[in-house]
Amino acid sequence: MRPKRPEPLAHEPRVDAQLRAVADPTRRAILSRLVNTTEVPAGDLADGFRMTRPAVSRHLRVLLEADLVAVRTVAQSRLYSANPTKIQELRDWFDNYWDAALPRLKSVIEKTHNKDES
Amino acid sequence: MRPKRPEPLAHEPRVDAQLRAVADPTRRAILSRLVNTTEVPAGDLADGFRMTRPAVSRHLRVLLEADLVAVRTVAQSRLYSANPTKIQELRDWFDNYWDAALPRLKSVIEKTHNKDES
DNA sequence: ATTTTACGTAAGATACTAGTTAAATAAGAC
DNA sequence: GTCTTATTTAACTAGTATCTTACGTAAAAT
Repeated sequence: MRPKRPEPLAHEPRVDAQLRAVADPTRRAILSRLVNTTEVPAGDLADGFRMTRPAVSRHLRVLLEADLVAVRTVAQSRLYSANPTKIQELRDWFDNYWDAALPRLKSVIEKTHNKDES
Repeated sequence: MRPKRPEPLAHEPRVDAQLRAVADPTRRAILSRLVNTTEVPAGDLADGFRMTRPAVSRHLRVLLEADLVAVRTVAQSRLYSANPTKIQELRDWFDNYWDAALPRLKSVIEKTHNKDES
């Protein structure tokens, strides 16, 4: 039996993009705001940050491409909003991701909690 | 009232690092394996991938710095394992992150589900 | 002592990221 | 039609990420 050649990685580009998007503090701030309000024009969002509009615009594009937000054009304005369905999908994915390990994780956590704190 | 100057971003460098770590498919594969087994030597992990050992070693360092895994040196071997406590913390963070918005998200999701699919 | 085994670190190529300023687009207001 | 407003795209720079190959280190085996 030859040394088994590794299989290619299971790739989940959507999840990659979403997690990368959420890993950035600026984008998390944008998301937080969108998720707590309704539609917000790009300019209003940009005013909330210490960077130029084009920079914020790029972050918005990343969020869009990750499908975490949506846009709607009204006159000259671009109104951004959270994409609840996809956000929920991501939450579910994230939760499920670790589930295979949950029993083990849990037992180890209980053990450490009974002793002291990590 | 002057145009309110934006506040600096609330930064959570730990979470940033952890999410960035998990955003990479190679690192997710490593994590999956660690979380499902117990300790695994670096070499065994590397054999599972189509990249060189140093490359895997770097991924392991990223996971280490994110505190998602731990190492233990035994003879020449470096035995990696998942860090259940920190993983659980991340899960909790991720779940909480969206919670402020949950009611809104939920209602919108229900609405869209009653109609059709996104 | 030398060699082998199991790793990591260093150096370097290349590609992506995140920001900037300046130019382009596109709709409303005059 | 020209000007203004709202925003993205383009071109560029600086920094970071992810690979590779080559070298270094440290313990075990001989």
